[in-house]
Amino acid sequence: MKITYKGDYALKAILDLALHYGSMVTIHELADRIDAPIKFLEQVLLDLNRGGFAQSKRGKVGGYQLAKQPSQIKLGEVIRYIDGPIEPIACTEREYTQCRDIYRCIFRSVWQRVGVAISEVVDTLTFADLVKMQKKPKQSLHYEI
Amino acid sequence: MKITYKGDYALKAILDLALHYGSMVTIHELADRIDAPIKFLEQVLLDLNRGGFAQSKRGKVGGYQLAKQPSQIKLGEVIRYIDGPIEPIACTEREYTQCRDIYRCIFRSVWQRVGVAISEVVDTLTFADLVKMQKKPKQSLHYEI
DNA sequence: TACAATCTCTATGGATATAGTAGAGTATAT
DNA sequence: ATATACTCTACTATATCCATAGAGATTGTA
Repeated sequence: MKITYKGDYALKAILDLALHYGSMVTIHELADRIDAPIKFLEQVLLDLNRGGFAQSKRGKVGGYQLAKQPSQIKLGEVIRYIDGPIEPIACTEREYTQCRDIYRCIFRSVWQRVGVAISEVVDTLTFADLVKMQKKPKQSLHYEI
Repeated sequence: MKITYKGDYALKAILDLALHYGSMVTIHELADRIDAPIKFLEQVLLDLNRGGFAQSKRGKVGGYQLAKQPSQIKLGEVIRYIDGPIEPIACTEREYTQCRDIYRCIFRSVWQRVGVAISEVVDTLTFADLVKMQKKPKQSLHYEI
């Protein structure tokens, strides 16, 4: 998994739309709040429309809004849609099942475990959770190893 | 995190050296068993030397061997050394702490959670574990979601 | 000593992805 | 009408990845 800037902007855009759920947000406001180049952000939003995450309206009072409730959008969905599979690939590319080398199965099981571990984070968090976290910063995600 | 081919080859090379712990392995044998271009693999092995994972010997009976015991090498160490940080970066690059946008803290905590989740897989597995798995394929990593 | 096998090191190149820019077009409220 | 907003396609610069090439250094052995 690698989160590109495109993915990063996409996630922040959706969080912003979630925080303003119910009203229209223009791309100017969005670009300003998430600090993204506006022309690049246009493409991201276009993708989010096509992915069924956002809805747009043109014209004078146009803008973007979420196409679903924040609680219905998982982080993982957006990440996968924008930046591709969550697993640390490199091997699936070459049709891993056809690999000549003899250690393929071992590492496949490792990457699968990693994939599950990542999924347990990004597929259990919705944007409704992030909204809560944003509003109550004390309830942020804490961790002790 | 993204595992490149370089990282993939590195991991498989070390596993091979672990399976042949105690004897020298030439780069030809290695390239053959892990199905990697030999000249590319040379660079990888060079890096593994510099990283303290492998030791080389030149000349007629030369080759490579592990610089530590298989149980002393975690997957995570190798991954980080070859392919960089485990977290799904994209944000650390721009000095995330200095980010202008207002959602930085939220996503930072998410990426940290992801990093911890990945770490719990790759930093608890050593190459001794992989050797065991290779020899007893039934004890492979199983998972039900 | 000569030489063959091995690792070492630096440079270079092609392909692809990433991040961003540009500009013309379409829809809509006033 | 027109200003404002979204839509769509094309383009470019840069970096990274995945090698490939070739000359050099070390070591065992005939």
